Amino acid sequence: MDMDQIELCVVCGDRASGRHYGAISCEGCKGFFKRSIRKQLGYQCRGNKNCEVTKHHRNRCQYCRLQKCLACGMRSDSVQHERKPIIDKKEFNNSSSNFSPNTSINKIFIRKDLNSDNTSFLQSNFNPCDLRLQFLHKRMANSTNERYYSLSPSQASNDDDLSMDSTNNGNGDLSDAVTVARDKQLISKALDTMARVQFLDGNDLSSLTEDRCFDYEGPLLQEQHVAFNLQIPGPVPPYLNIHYICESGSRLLFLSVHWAKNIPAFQFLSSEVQISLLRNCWGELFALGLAQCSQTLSLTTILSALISHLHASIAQDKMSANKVKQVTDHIVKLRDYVSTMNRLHVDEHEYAYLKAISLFSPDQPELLLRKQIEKLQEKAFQSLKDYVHNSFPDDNDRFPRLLLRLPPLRGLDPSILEELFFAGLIGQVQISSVIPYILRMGNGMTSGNGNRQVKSEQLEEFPCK
Amino acid sequence: MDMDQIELCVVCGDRASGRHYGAISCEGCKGFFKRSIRKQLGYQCRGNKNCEVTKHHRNRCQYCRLQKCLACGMRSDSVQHERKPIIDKKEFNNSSSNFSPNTSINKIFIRKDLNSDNTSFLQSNFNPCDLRLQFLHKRMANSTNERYYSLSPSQASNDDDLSMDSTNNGNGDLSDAVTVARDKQLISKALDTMARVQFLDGNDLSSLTEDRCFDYEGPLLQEQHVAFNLQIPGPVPPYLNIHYICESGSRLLFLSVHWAKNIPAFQFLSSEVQISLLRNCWGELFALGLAQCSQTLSLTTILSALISHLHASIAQDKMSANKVKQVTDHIVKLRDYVSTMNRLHVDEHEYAYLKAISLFSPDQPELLLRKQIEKLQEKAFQSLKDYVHNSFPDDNDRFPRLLLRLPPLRGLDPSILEELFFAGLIGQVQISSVIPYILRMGNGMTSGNGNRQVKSEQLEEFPCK
DNA sequence: CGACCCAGGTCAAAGGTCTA
DNA sequence: ATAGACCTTTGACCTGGGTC
Repeated sequence: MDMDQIELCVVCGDRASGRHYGAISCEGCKGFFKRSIRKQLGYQCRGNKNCEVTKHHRNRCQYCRLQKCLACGMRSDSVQHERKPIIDKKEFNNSSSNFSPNTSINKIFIRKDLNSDNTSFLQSNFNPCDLRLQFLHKRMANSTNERYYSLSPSQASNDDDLSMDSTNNGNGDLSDAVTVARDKQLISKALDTMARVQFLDGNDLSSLTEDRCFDYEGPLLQEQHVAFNLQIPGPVPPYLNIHYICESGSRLLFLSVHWAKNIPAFQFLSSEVQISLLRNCWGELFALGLAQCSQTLSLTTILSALISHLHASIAQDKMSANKVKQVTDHIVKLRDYVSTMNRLHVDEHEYAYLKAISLFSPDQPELLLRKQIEKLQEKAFQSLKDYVHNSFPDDNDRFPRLLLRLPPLRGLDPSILEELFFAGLIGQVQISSVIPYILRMGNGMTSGNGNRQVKSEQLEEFPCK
Repeated sequence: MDMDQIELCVVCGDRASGRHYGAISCEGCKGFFKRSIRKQLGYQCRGNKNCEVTKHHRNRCQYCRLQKCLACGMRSDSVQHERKPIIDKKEFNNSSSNFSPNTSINKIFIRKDLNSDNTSFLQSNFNPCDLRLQFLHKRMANSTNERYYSLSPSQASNDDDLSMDSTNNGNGDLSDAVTVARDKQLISKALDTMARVQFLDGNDLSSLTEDRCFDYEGPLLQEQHVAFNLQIPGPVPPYLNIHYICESGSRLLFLSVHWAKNIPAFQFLSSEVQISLLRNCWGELFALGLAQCSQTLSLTTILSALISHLHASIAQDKMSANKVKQVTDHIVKLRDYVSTMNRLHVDEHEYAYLKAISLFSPDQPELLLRKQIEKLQEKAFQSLKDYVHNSFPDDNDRFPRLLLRLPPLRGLDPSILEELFFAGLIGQVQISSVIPYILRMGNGMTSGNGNRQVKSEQLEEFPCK
């Protein structure tokens, strides 16, 4: 009767004392989890990794207990740093003598990313005149800041993606402490992930979060979600400069994100899910956008310009040979991809559906609402199928041919796209970390997303110096 | 008064170390009580059950000591369970036979699994008993040699793929001169590529090499090309070791390559093209194979084993945080991929066609005969479509659903697959450089590729030491 | 304001190890 | 194998900042 009121620890079934680190749990599991995360070191299971974790047996196997904590939703990044070090002033001053806590990281990052002499082969001295670029610029500074300093739970959802790509290994400037903190966090995230692999069978993927799975009714895309009108920065200059490329790139990125944002089914998703979908697929949307707008953008010219910059970088020995190869390959892949799409004469409806399929991709590790996303993806390919059958009744193979244009998109490395299309003006960017901000922005920032009157408003609102 | 400051054991009068099991007592009585209760066994008094229990005599009679402990207020229910998991005794005895019974299990584990100090987190000291592994091993030595020393143009086509993945930065061993030479070659290849991008419009991709484009007639796959029978190394050991994983991995790899090699349309291609197709897609074939044979392979167990090795590596600080994240993500991706395929109940025909689509992928930069490959890919998806329509006439969405299982395959990084499934036994491998050799080999090396009698022959031919 | 939540912390009393 | 000195881990209970 009223006994049921007492909540039980989801880990071991003992009496819970509240929610700790994200899971209703008892004092024991709370303390155990905290100590485990703090000490960082892994445990070993001497059994089969399926030891029982109950009130009575919970101390038999630390490994399995920790795994279960994680599997039950305890988040290692909710464990804070030890508050112990009541270090005396002398020590403190020694250890951090160079950095005042408020300013240092910012400076380090700016120094590293924005006027570096190594990272980006596209670096130039242009001042971003376009608001979008300024925005990205600022966002980058802030978000890196946040990412490294804030360990508080309120920020946790934004800190999700700490993955530094293997291409930016430039930790050189970071203080050791910051690097170590980041690494610890990366590792503890990985441990979380592993725990889930161990305890949840792949077939139960959905079991955790699928409770509130609702269906979106009605057509996935309506006529107004098909248009994708990219405004280019101006007349194409006869000799392209980097500014033009980055400007176009950022317009395309913003347009793509806002295109997604306008889809009703997308709007139904929580912002957390929206963000993870877009982080996962922005590169694909971007490449599809490049193909779709290759005429408008004069993509051939852009690629040539990128190649001559690459040439220059090689001449100046600014890049490693491996990187040269990577970048070259990507340029070729992009070129080939775009030309294949052009030969297929993919129309804007088809592009829209392809983008939708790519957007609603359930193939990412920690996705919430996976079932729902799967359904949306099915709806997307259904719609594409119907559209193709109606519009090209004679070409039976068009539909599968279009679907087969999706795999090569995954072969494009987002970090190289960043390098090619964004780094030139605003330094090393991690698009995945600006996506939340772009999503939160009004649509005005995007030039012409299909509505007629947007353009003039936007010019008023965001004058370009 | 001040005498009371030192508390005495109420049982024997020795110096107490605190309250234990309900009575102020010394370490000795505490330990004795714990052992007595745990071991359940009764003691016998050889006297009159009134033996003196003092600091000096307490060890004379266990019976009376235990009685006094209880009489003084020690409570047997304060003694907890042993904090060790219950473990299969046979296993336990076997695995720890070399160690004194006191040695902690922890140490055994560390000694056995973790004693490597080099690159791969899976490295072990097993001697590859299987011929395939020895072969790979040797091949690696040779091929790396070749790759770094031969700069002659005649080798260039085989050395196409020099890309060192950003994950294997292990240039440590190379002398500077060799590194420089390799870099120069990489860069000049890249320059060539760029030149082609500049001079050929994407629409003329085919113009260079498509002169002798011939069509392959007849069905792409016949019944005998569908079977894919993986022989596993033996009964799955209850506790997986790295040897088992690598052994299985190499069998799967060989089987996949030979599967491709047996396809008539594939045989029509020049060996150069065969090699580049397989280099491009071996990871996808491998992953599809993992999914297809996940039961036989006990893939879940394999992944768990990989995870615990990863755990161990983390504990020993052997991997960078970024790598930990990469590897973890890959394990999750594999798990998810396989579980999705299982849920779809993909049958062996479908697997065969999916593999064919992946094999005949025209989406790679420097591919010769691209047109021809495109045609073969079309044939493959045609066949899949027909097969699905005939076999699952009610499920209209099965075909597109299957096609959508292809993009996530591209998200798997071959270098991580190498790390996971091959590095453990044979060190850092680049599968792409052994592929030519596997192709050149007879089929005998592959265990059971669909024919009944192969197995015994093979056992004769390649005895396993 | 004050109740509540959930971080952090403490330390008695469990546990375990390992040599004699 | 047992004893017991010595060390680690557990978890009940407490503090404090933040929020409603």
